[in-house]
Amino acid sequence: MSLPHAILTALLEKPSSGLELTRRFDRSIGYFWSATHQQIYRELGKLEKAGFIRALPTDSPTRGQRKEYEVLVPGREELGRWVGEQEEPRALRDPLMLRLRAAGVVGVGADLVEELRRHRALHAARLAEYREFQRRDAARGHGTERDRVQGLVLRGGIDLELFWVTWLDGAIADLTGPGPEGDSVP
Amino acid sequence: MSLPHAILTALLEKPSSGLELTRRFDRSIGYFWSATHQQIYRELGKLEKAGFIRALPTDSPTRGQRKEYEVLVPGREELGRWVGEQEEPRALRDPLMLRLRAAGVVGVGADLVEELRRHRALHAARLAEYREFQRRDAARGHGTERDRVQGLVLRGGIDLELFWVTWLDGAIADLTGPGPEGDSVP
DNA sequence: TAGTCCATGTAATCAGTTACATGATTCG
DNA sequence: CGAATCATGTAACTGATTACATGGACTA
Repeated sequence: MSLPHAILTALLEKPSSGLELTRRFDRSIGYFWSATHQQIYRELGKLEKAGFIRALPTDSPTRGQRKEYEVLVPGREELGRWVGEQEEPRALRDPLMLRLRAAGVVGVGADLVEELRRHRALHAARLAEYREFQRRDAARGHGTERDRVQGLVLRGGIDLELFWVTWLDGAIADLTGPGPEGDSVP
Repeated sequence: MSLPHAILTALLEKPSSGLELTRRFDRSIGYFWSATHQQIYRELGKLEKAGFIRALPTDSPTRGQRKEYEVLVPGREELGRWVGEQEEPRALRDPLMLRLRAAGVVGVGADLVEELRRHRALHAARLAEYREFQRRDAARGHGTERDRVQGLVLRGGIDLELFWVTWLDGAIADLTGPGPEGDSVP
């Protein structure tokens, strides 16, 4: 049950409408908790009914009209409670590793190596993006706890992408270089 | 749609019953693709109906009686096809990072730091376990492609756990050491 | 006025989790 | 025989994804 708390966090950082939230879930927050607009609107409805957030009063009708939400006191309390909770680390689910392992029994093809290269490029791009965020953030101060914590999370993102790029480089080298395999890279 | 292919891979590596599969999904395979026994039995049923696997013939009744499955030719073909597929990297969903970011707005408490320490210990334990696998595998040869690929995946697991341990150490140091915070670590 | 974009939503489906049910075997 | 364990399954629910619907505002 993390999505509602992700939304509460986002709204505390800055009150927003559903679409703005969706965009923010494509950027910063989405880098470690993704969500689609359908999920977000549904969850906003639930959070409002629960009394955790409210739509800022407006005169216009509801549909097709921008609705800005802010967090109410019970919402902030709920988030504080949740932050103190324990939770087991997620069991990993990574299709690429699975694919590799499957290739171990049915044979590694050139298209799999191509797929590894593609992922390598995607992770490298994201890594560059994160480093750009970091560079930009370094300019502004990081005196508050909030800044320090966001810096920490960003570092986590960077190190994680670094892991992927490094590991994928190793995997590609291993599958194309030595051994009896001479396939791919024509 | 990775679970069926995870099962096909597992069954190709070694024909098994549902419960054996469940155990294997708690060990090696489960380290990058987890599944519960309910999922596995359900999926075995579907795979059998699709003609990808079959239960080894037996005389005894069905319920409460061990049923061993093996992969049929169409199943192996399907897996080969799937290995060649493209798929976007999964959008990350990590509650711990989210919790940290939430703590950035509602305040970092001692219990959160405790939770980081707990996760650090869990990841360190898994890291040690993986390294033990690696040590054991090194003894046996790794001549075949299958061995090489499994070694690759294991290295991925190790590097990933290493990332967590390192990052968590940094985070704990950052939150307890400098700055205006003096909480926790009594 | 037709098209495009902004914005909010509904419906159907699928994957994964939790809780529970049932039968067979073994061992004291 | 009763309890524990091995083994296979059902049912209900929750969370996430995909596809589609609706309406307002601007603009060529």
